[in-house]
Amino acid sequence: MNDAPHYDDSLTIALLRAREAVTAQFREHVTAAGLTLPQWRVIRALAGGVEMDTTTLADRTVILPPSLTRILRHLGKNDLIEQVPARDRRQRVIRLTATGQSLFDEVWQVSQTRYAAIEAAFGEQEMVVLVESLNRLRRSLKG
Amino acid sequence: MNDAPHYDDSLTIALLRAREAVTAQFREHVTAAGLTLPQWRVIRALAGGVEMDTTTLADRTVILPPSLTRILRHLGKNDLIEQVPARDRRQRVIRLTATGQSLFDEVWQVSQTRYAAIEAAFGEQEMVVLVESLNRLRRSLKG
DNA sequence: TATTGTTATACTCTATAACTATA
DNA sequence: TATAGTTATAGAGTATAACAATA
Repeated sequence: MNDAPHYDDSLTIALLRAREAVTAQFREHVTAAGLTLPQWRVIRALAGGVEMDTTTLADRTVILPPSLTRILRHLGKNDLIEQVPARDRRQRVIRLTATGQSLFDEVWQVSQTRYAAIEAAFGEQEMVVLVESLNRLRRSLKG
Repeated sequence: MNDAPHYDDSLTIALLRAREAVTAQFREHVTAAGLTLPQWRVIRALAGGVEMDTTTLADRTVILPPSLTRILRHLGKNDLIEQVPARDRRQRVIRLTATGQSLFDEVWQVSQTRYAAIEAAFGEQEMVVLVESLNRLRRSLKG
């Protein structure tokens, strides 16, 4: 035998499985809107008139720069995002188009009901505690 | 404005970021051993003489069957896993070779120090609570 | 007839390195 | 020289369908 913690107790596996279970709640209606989940994260990060450079956007959406480049090309082709002139001409500053904001509003409405269902099943207070714990874990590893 | 929860408070984003931060602790030494993280999950699931069919293995490692087929082909080519004759001849039952177990032992030694470091930074008790909470979340969404 | 697993297909994401353009 | 972003490449994830072999 070895002294590995029982596989189910592994933090990495627990994170993977939890993420799988949670994203499953959103995949269907996001896909139905013609978006992948990473594409949806980008749109969500820009919702409400936010303008953002791609480095910040990559960090906020947890998408690596090469993926983000492709995603932005795709979203731009579908007229969901547009580029804003930036002072620093190395930067690419992005915002939603009116079409993009409309799509956000539509998908977000369904997402809210899904969030509510997760909170109902898991517990509202437990959810707050869990998100805080996850963010604390991340900070303790990065700092 | 919209009534989206603040982006940082989102469960999906918190899960993604936490997973990113945790896997970053393991990626370097697993990669140095010539393995990807999914390949490592497979080897870890089989460590200690475990024999497992691919359906169970796919579930335990959170890898979809088509991906697992590819990964097993790769690991087999590198002589890290081998097939075991099974009663039900539809099943493909897998175990580690001696080479595979050696590689596990080597990588696992480093992984243990990484786990210990995470526990030290985040708190041993908090870690137990977090893993329990993640597993409870998953069960509440699946059941 | 149902189940196990593989193959096929298409597209996307993940990750790293090398590169271009601007500062 | 440093930074922002893109391109290139390989492995892996996502999803569905079709298929062979076995039960």
